[in-house]
Amino acid sequence: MTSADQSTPTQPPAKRARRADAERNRAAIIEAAGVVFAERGGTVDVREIARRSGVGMGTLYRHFPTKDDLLATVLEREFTCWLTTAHQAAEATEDPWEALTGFFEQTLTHQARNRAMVESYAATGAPSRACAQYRDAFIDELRTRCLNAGLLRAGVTTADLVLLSTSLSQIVQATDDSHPGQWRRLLRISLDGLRARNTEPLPESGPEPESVRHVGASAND
Amino acid sequence: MTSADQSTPTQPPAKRARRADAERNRAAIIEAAGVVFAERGGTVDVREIARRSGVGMGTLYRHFPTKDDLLATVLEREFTCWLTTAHQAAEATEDPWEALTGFFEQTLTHQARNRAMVESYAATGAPSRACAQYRDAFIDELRTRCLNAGLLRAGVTTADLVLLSTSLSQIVQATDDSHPGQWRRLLRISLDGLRARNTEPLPESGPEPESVRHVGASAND
Amino acid sequence: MTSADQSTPTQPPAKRARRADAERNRAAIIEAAGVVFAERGGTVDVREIARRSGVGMGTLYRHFPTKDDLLATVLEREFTCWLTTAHQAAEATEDPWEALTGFFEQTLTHQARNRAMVESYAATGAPSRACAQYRDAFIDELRTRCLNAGLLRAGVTTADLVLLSTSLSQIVQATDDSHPGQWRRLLRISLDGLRARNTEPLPESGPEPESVRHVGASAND
Amino acid sequence: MTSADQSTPTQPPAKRARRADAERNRAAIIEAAGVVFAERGGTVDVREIARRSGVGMGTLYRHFPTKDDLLATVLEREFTCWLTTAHQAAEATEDPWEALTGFFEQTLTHQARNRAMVESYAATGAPSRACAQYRDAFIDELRTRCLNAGLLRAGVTTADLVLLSTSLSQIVQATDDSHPGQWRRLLRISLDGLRARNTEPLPESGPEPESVRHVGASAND
DNA sequence: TATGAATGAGTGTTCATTCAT
DNA sequence: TATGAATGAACACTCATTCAT
Repeated sequence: MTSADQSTPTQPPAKRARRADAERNRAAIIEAAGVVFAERGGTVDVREIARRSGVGMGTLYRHFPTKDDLLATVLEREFTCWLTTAHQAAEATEDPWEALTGFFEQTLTHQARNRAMVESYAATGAPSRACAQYRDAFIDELRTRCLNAGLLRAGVTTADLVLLSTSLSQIVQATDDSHPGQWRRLLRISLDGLRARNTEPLPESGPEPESVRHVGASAND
Repeated sequence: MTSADQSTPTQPPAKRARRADAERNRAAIIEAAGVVFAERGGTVDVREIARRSGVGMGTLYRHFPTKDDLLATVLEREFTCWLTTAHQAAEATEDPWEALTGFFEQTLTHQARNRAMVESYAATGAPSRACAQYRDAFIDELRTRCLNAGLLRAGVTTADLVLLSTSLSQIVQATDDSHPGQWRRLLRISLDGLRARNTEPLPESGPEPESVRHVGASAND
Repeated sequence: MTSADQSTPTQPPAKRARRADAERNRAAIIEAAGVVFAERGGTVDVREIARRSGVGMGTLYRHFPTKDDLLATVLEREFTCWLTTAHQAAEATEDPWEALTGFFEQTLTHQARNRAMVESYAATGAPSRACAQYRDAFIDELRTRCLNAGLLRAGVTTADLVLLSTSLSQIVQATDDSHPGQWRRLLRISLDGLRARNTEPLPESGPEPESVRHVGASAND
Repeated sequence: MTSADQSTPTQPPAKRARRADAERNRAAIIEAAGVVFAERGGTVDVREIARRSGVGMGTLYRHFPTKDDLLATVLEREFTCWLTTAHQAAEATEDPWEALTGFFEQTLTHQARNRAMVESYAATGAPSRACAQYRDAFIDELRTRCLNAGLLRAGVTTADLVLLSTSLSQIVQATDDSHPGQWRRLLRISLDGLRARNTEPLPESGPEPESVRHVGASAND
């Protein structure tokens, strides 16, 4: 039941055409789904996606055996794309603290409008375990840079920063229509709480239980 | 199938007969709905609630003309009950800052497991406008106390604090199963950012647009 | 299952009071049901009737084991009452033709506003077999008077007149709101078709089938 | 459970595949709905129609977004089909009066068994405004022909004739099972009342009120 | 006996997924 | 392979009737 790849090596010319077509379809679906999921969240009717993709239901389900598979694929893509951009931006920034705050700014400005994405933060922390790892690694970089520069509060973990970003994303999602820009105040407050001048130790988080969902960084420091 | 009688079997066989039984049913429904909504969110099948209440569909709909009415009732109740407790706790606390942090602690410890409640935070900020006002008033009290005591950062609004509490609730909801207690670190960070020692001015939030949902306190310097 | 009459001869004073109360209730129910059925037809919620009667569902169902029983009772009453009035009016009228037309006028003016009544015409021709017989007898009287006076078309049966009255009732029901008074034109047309000057014989109606509902006069003359 | 294939198995395996099958399903639904609505009226369970069509609920709702849409479609179809036939029959008839009576005959013979159709007469006069207009135009033709030939009573309006036909339909519906053919007598009586030899003027109908439902022709002397 | 709360099968409708073409 | 029609288990809600009090 996974994306059918049993390679029947007949009709090589048609084959290639098919492939290209299929690829184009796949792209169209992902594109449309991205828009629709972002606008209306993960509960939209699959038909809406099929319609906007210009493909039939069968084609959609050929590429993605399940609505959830499609959603996951779309989110992973967008997540990755966004992270890559963020990564580049961070590397181009001299000042570690500026890199950190820039990351938050960019995240909240661009990602937080995506309803499905924010839903996935609330549900599992990230679209997938791989996404979570990629993000955690990146955020850990930012964290380390700040820490080494003596700018970041002692004891702040990657998990803390991840959580902060998802939390602020949800705020943006909930308030940006009615109170645009208000989230910037909370971002500022949180970042100020992260500054090295805060010397009180942070509380230990409890031990991690058995069954863990891919919620991201567990504990590093 | 009759109304779960595992409670106080001490009361006399009732003088105002039906009223008592009906009230018991109503209570059973609210109780069951509370549990079910908390566990599975606002989208659960009404039948599930009926089943868990030990009543038929008709009874449920006699007491609550709509699923949404039931949900609203349940949430308002829980919200109010929680706020009352929080209010009392705050009044019993000398130190203003401790009162503020205590409020956050209690909120996140007790409310945040409730899926439907957190959904309502994400959707409209509170179960109802009345709830929002009650909460805003209370939080404003906490804020003023801290401000007067010179403990709270200048420029922090009630809306900021409301937003912080709802957003941290969502975080608790999302992470407390897998990383119990981790939210306490985020709370600490945010609270430290709220301390008076942070003297940088907070950014102005943009102008409020036309149609505002009842998302809570708007702005009160 | 019929209106409980098993005479337990205990407590004679209370008994009488009960009786009176019960009778009052029964009357209230019939009264309210009459109004409600007339206004909204036979499909109204029984609760509406109970509410307007000021009695509980149990009481209602004690007096009338079924919604249909209540409907039948109400309709029979109204039907009988109406027929009695019509009877008296007819007896007070010298001219046979005037008596006949007066009957139609009165019927259409007063009965045809009753939704449930007209529904019952459409369904079974009359609220009950007894009603049908009463009406048929009365109409037959009118018919005979006209016939004897040489005013009525030869061959017109009681059944014809009955059918005409139910048909015109339905017209009133359907049009009196939007085109008040239009039914009078059709009444006039039909009555003119009933005049003795129409000498063409009427078609024979086919043989009556096995299972006959109480639709009224079968064939006379 | 697949679409009842007891019909023409002669057509080639279809070139425009799905369309044909879907059309067959649509037809099956309309067919089944026609039967069921005619037998049991507009209140039948949609599931019954689905069952009798041999399709699932989803298919039914794919073709008709609402039960009412289905009902409307079915009734409009039957109404139109009947009117077309009636139209042709009328055009093929020399004698204007015969055309008029033939129309009534045909109407009452074919349409009046249809419970849903007659319900729609009682409710709004016709399945739709368009249907009503078509019918009114046609009846007006018949009326004019008769009038010009000096056969129709002066002052008879199209609305009068429309009303007569719908009301007689209801009569047929109510009595044809128990007293088949009796309606023909009533029809004859009414038609005789419509003859030109009736010279008494018809009563004016009152002024038309504000909100009129599509009950058919309004007034055309 | 009167009350009105409780019952639960039934209603119109939706939507993720399958499958014939 | 692409299509979109078909599926049917859910869903929220109603209402004639019963039954505990």
